[in-house]
Amino acid sequence: MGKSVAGRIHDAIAGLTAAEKRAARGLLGSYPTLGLAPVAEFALHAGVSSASVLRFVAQLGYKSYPDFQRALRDEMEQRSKSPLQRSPTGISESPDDPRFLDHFIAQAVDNLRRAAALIPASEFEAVCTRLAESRGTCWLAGGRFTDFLAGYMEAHLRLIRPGVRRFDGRPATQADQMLDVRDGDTAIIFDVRRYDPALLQLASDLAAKRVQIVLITDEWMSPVSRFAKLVLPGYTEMGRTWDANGALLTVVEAVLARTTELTWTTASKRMGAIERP
Amino acid sequence: MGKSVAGRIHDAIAGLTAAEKRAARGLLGSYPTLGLAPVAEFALHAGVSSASVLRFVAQLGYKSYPDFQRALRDEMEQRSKSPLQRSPTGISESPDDPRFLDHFIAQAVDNLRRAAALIPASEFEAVCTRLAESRGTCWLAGGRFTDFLAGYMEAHLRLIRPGVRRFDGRPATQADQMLDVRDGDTAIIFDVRRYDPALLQLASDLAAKRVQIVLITDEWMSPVSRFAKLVLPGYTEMGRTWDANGALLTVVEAVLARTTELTWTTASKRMGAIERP
DNA sequence: CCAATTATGAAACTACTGTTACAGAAGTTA
DNA sequence: TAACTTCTGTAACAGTAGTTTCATAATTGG
Repeated sequence: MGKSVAGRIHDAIAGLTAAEKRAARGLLGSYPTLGLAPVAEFALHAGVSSASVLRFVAQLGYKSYPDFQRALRDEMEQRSKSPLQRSPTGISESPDDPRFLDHFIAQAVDNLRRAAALIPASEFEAVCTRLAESRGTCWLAGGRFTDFLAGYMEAHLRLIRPGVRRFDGRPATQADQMLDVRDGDTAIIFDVRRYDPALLQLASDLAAKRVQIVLITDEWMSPVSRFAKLVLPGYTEMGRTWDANGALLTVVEAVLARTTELTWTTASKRMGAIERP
Repeated sequence: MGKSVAGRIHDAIAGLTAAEKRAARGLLGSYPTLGLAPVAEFALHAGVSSASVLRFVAQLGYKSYPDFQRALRDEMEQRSKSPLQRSPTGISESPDDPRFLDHFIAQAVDNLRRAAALIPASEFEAVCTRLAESRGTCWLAGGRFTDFLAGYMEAHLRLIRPGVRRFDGRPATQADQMLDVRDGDTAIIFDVRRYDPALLQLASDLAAKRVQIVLITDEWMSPVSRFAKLVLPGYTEMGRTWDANGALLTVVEAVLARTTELTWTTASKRMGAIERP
């Protein structure tokens, strides 16, 4: 069904007229940007009239120019998001690379750096302040592969502030838990790609109850961000079969460290009480 | 004058209203494609109204939406034209800004590098090969703050090989589980500072049953290393109140990635079977 | 808790873009 | 060269997208 735009051009180019070919050439020359411009600009750059561009697009089999542009955008989107169907076939580098670990860690370092760049200081600070204030209850929830992050954060948050609870995974018990949710509470939701619809629903319900939602997600932004007041994105892309949550954990740990700093006097007491026995 | 769009967002994000921030996050989430879509689509994806998207764009300093789109296209064009100008995402931040997060992440990066240096490639490779061979059962166990790592690894290992089990924390049930342990099995034990005596005991028992033990620990080396055949150390020192396990998680993820590569044909089948339903 | 202020989305508006019809140019064939 | 066919751009048209306004909702400050 959905052939790539560039593919269609190559299939169709033989049967195109002179002006249409120039349009094709122009598009291939600066692909795909030119196709995302208005028709007039496309035409100008390719040295043909708008009408010819339109005919060219029609030849490719698109119903309309906007239709064609949508195809281009979808293609771009898929390129950058491409779930896990990027098989290790692309790993043609020396198969027994003794530096696999080095390579992997270099990428992890990259992800950390990008996460640092992606997170505005104000946002980070706001999250930590919020947690340090210890207002209301702090709820946590995670998805299939991020639940461990929620658990980790829960265990540590317990040491620095009271009123920390985690949402049980089972929907049945969630309803009960929801009864304890109060206006002004805080919720920390973890959601990364293959975003969990259940979490979206949870976020929606929490938002309805006026809970302030903190979202910790990946670079592609969970849809939960719609309901989130604060968002901390990390980078998980590893260019291989699986994404990596190392950067997310580091972000979590940074939040914990900073929050501890902010509430030091309170937290040290709690830690003393919990650690000793 | 000609600042990058992403750069402008970071500059402006602090002063944006809630809806405008959602628009910003949406765009960052699927950058730059969403910005190339019509306003209505942008708005829908970001969960705000068209008007808010327009206001957001105006906040960034663009005269109109088409103007903003042109900037995005120009940016893309320039990126693809200059092949070497890849990495800088316009991040050249102010150097005098002593952000807590930056500092923290710099240290995390340091830890990763040290871990990479500390782990011999042969050791790493041996662990992955061992796991990929799928001989016997693979057991996992962790301590108080590393149990989540064991859980994370368990969840992912399940996708690539059969026979993965985790030791329940309670000593009572551990005795039962020990009955299932066989000669030639593999055990992965996580143990970091404030080393858990229970884990040491467990390791001793497992060693007596001729289980091959893989230890994942910190730079100070858990005493479990006495019984371990293979050891993967990470760095956890953060110079503050708490240690950070980010480097350990990354090591775990590296192991998972490499093991997946080694068993790709088998693993892909398993993943397909598990993911679908 | 109420008033003032600000933010937000629905809907009306307008401007521009994509579309189409048509006339003339270019190329083909007799 | 003349008649015919095919291609191409201009210009008018139609429709959709961007913009603006305004009433209402949400915050903020008193």
